[in-house]
Amino acid sequence: MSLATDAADKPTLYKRIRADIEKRILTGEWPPGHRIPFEHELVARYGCSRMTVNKALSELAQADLIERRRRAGSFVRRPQHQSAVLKIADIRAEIIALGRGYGYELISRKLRATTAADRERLGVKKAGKVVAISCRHSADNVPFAVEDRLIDLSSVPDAATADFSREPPGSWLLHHVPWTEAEHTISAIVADDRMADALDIAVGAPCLVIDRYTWRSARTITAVRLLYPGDSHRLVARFKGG
Amino acid sequence: MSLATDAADKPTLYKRIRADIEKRILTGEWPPGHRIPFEHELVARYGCSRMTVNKALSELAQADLIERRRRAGSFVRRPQHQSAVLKIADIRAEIIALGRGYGYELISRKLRATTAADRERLGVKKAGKVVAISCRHSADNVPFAVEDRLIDLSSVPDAATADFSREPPGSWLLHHVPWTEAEHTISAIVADDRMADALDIAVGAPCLVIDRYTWRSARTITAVRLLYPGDSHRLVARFKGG
DNA sequence: TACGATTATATGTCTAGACATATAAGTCAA
DNA sequence: TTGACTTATATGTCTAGACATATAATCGTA
Repeated sequence: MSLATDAADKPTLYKRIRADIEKRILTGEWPPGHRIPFEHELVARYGCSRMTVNKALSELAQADLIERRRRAGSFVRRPQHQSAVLKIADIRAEIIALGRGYGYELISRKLRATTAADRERLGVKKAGKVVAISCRHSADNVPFAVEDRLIDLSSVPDAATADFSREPPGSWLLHHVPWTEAEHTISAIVADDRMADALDIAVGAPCLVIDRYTWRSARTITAVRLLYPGDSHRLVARFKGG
Repeated sequence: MSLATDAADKPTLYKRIRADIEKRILTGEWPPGHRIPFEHELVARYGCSRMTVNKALSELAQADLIERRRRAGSFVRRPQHQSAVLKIADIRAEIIALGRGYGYELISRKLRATTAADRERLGVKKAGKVVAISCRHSADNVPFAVEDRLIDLSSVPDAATADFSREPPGSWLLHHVPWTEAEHTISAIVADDRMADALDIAVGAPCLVIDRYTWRSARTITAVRLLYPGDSHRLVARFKGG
C-alpha cells in the first residue's frame, strides 16, 4: 500500500477511467447527486468497449462512491462520508501478528439456561441454553484484554462440548461457525474492581470497550464484550480516501 | 439492509460462485494458504465462461479474502480477520442525521508558526504555519464532542482565511479539500478538568477518543482529536460477513 | 551445484456482441 | 387529477473468444 502511486507505469484503461471519475468526485467537480456520464458516453469518450467502463463503474459503486440506478444512470454519492475499514482480528491472531507472545487463560465457563439478562443481551425471546465464558488474553505476559462472552447454544450446539480451556472461544467460533452479520459498538468506561484486577490496572483507569454481536442470518451466534486498557491499547484503522 | 436474505430469488451466477467460495473459506473448509480451484476448473464446474468466474474471484480478491498470483493461482488469505466498516461522518452531518439539533461553538482559533509539538503531531519536518482550532459540537444543546484540530497551511492555504466561527472546520475541510488517506486511532482516556468542563461531565469520567490524521497523497492536511463522553456516546459499526 | 535463459501457464485486461431487468417517462382511460 | 398500462432506456449479467504479462517450473550451462 503506497501513499503516492506516481510511478511512470501506464495503468490499465479501466483503472484510468475509474481514477478519472474518482478525481472529479474528490475535487468536487462532480458534487453529490451529480449524474456521471452514461456508460455509452464513456465508451465514446474513451473509445473502448462497454465492459471496460462497466468494470470501472462497478468498482466505484462497490466503494460506495457512486450509486447506480437502472434506467436513471449513475450518481455521485455523499463523498464526505469517510468510510473507515477497521480490521479487528481474532485476538490471538492479532497478538501473534504483532510478534508478541500470546497467552490465554480461561477464567470461567458456565453452561446454563438463559437468564432474562442473557436473553436481552443476545436479543432472543425464547428460553434456551447458553455458554457463558470469561477469559483473559495477554501479550508477552502482560494482560491485553479480558473477554466476556455468551454463546447461544441453539445456534451453536457444538459449543457445549468445545474445550475452551486451551483455545479461545473467539478463535474456535471463527473456525467452526460462519457468520453473516456483525455489529460492533465501541465505547469507553472506567475500570471497576473486577476489571482493574483482571487487566492489572488501577481502579478508575480508562478502558476501551468493544461489544460485538454476531449473527448468522437472523440467528444470534454470540455476544462478546472485550475490555482493553484504554491508555495502552489503541485501535488503528488506516484507509484510502473515497 | 436486511438481516436475512433467504428470499427465494435466485442470485446471479457470479454471485453464487462468490458465495460458494466465501462459504468454504469462512467454514474453514479451505484454510488460509489453500489454493482455490483455477479459473478454468471453476469454468468447468459451473459451466460458464471465464469472465463470470473471473468477476467472482476479482471481488473476493478486492475484499481481501483471497490473494491472486499469476501463474500460481488464487489462495485463501487469513479469513479470520473481520473487516468492520465504520462510517464516521462529519459530526455536523452525523448529528443532523440523528434528527437532533446541531449546535456549534468555536472555542479558540489561532494562526501560528508550527511548534515542535505541532510538527510531531502532523508528522512534518519543516517549519511552517498552522491553524489551531478548538471547538465544541452539541446535540439538542447537550455537549456531544469537543474537537482539537491542527490544519497544515502549507497544504491548505485557504484555511488561513476561512471563517470557522460559524462552520465547523471538519465540514469546511470536507467540502474544500479532497483527501486520499486517513488514519483513525481510537482509545479511551479519563476526563481532566478542561475536558470535563467542555463536555459537562465529571472529572475522571471515561472519554472515547478518536484521533484522525488526513493526508492528500503524502501531504498532511489535518490532525484532529475528537473527545466524546465515553458512557453516552457509542460508535456503532454494522457490517456484513465475508 | 549454482545460476541464467527459456517455456508453460494462470491471471489481467479487453472486445463486440447478447439478452435480462428495473424503472423513468410517456400514454391513455376513469 | 389520478391511476394503470406501455415503452424506452441504462444498467446487470453473460459469452466466446483474444492478447498481455508475471512468474513457477524446466532446461542448459558454467
